[in-house]
Amino acid sequence: MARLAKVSVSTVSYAFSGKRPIRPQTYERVMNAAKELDYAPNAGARMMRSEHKNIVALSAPLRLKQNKESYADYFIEMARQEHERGYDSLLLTAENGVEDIRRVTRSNLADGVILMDIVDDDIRAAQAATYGRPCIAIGLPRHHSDLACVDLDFELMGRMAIETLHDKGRTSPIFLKGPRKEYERRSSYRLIMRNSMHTWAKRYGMHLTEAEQSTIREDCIEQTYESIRDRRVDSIISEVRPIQLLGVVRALQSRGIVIPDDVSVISCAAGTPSSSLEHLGISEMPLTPQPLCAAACDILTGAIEQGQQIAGLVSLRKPTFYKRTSV
Amino acid sequence: MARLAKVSVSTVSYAFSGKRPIRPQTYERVMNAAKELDYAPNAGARMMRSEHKNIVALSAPLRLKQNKESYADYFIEMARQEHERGYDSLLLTAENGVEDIRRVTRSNLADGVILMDIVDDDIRAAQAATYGRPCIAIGLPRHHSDLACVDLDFELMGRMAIETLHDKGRTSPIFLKGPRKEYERRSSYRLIMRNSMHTWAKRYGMHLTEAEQSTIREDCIEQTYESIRDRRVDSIISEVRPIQLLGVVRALQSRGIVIPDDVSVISCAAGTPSSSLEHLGISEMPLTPQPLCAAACDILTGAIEQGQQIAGLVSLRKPTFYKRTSV
DNA sequence: TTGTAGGCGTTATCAA
DNA sequence: TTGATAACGCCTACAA
Repeated sequence: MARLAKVSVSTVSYAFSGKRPIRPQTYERVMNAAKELDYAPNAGARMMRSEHKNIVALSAPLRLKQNKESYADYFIEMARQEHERGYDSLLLTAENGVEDIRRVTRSNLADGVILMDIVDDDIRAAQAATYGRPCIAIGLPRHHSDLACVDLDFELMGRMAIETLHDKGRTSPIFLKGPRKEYERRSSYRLIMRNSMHTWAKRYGMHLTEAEQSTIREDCIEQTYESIRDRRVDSIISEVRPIQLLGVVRALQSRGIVIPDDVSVISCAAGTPSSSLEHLGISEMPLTPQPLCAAACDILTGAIEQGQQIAGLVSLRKPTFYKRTSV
Repeated sequence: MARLAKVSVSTVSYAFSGKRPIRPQTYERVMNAAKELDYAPNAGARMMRSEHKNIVALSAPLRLKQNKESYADYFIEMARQEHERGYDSLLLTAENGVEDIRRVTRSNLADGVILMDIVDDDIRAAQAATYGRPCIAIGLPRHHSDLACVDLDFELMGRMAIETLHDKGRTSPIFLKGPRKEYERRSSYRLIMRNSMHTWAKRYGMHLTEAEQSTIREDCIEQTYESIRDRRVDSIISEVRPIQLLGVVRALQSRGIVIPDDVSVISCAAGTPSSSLEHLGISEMPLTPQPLCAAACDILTGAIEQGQQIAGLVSLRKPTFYKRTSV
């Protein structure tokens, strides 16, 4: 390579890194030779020399098959964002995330770590201090003193949902819960939001009931209908997928229930704002990956590139409330 | 490190790589010292020396937001399989996949390339010869002379669906098409299966019609019902998501349509065999990631580790047909 | 503006 | 069974 361009190796190096001025014609010669030989600097050698590997580890353990769809959005978005900032993403899907993360950080393969699909007692978060690299979680695990956390403020989301209904004079909301398995594995954000709703409902003297996801199926939808008809329920807060909520709403409407006269509806579900929900005028606080991932990337790259200390940092973002006719 | 264990650097190296026999007590000393210093071999230096990086590039360009869920399954499964074989996966999501792939292969970061979400005229496949590394696609693009391809045999799947209906004396199937956008971007496998169905329907003298996905919505489901009632349609081949197909089936049943007496139903959709479909007795040929990904990994690791030539190889797998009461 | 040389951590070769 | 040493390709301080 250096021979072909008739320059020294250092000239080649500087031509690529731009860390010292090069005469235009020399630069030209180098780049032509590079093109000719299909040359690219060797990643391994480069990594050995420089502190920056431009690789981050994306830890998304496969806890639960059913959950894949929702957090796939997150790590695709995460990879996109990291790429924009010049980083490649190493996908770690092992069940036991900790060992894998240690392997890639301690061997100096990855500059930083991103944890996704956080559970309440997340072991990957608890072990963050042992990675020797900055670490950030999308979510808020119980132990978070050794890493940064970015998440929607689900505490606030629960409160906003309850307060909005309270302001409209509603007293008896029902909470359409997401998959039971999500609660069994103690999905962090779901627990936080559910607790918050109960706390605030109590404070406002409201009667909050819950419906398991299975009861949303057609055969059981009757019960929900009757609760509303008999005025035992006057509002719905849903965390099931929009398409399922749509099924419920349509079923209720076909039985003569009117929104928001008979029942208010608020959706708090994964995914970008749903056009179907908007079409029906259903209010929603969507869980959109984009702003969260962008914030997480910014924080992590700051830690990697400027050496900022981020352990213990918690950044909770205010949910966006699309208020529509359903409340 | 070598000092602490009182051995030479080469002994440390061999202790970790296992490439030459080490006396147990020496090995012990090395590992204790490693634990003490929290030492792990430097990945960069390792990559520089050895031909194997144990990293593969996973190219999944974000062509279409709506499509994310279905192929997220694939690259999660892919990462899992590669991990089992000792490889990490580098997630490449850039819109223009080619440049990214070249970057990681030419810089000796990745040992091989896996292409996902293949379209008919896939440019990443067409450029595979320029990567300088073995490359494999999950799917069958038009140009595939420079890479290996693994896929379900969608040609055969279309044929099997048609022939099964023909064997049962059906003459007028309707094809419930997936998202229109998937066809607009020329998703490879959808085109193949659709063509195949038309070819074989023609051969058997059957009358195959098509329904756009939008017509599955409730407001248009009436038309489908009427077609069946009037005997203009006697069978359904669906490639929409199981949950949507369920909606259709229920709507038809509530209008008095009986399966399979009035209409046969076959589902050919992404995801593992659906328990809801099984429950209703609906036959299906599911598009499951696991066997495809395993086959692809085997071929790719064979190419990487044994230097097998895989360019031009095409491996089509026979679809699994779960025949139930719906046909 | 460009070249020379030393060192990064690992592995392969050769010697003990 | 283990040790010493020379590469690998890159970066950079220093020399020209």
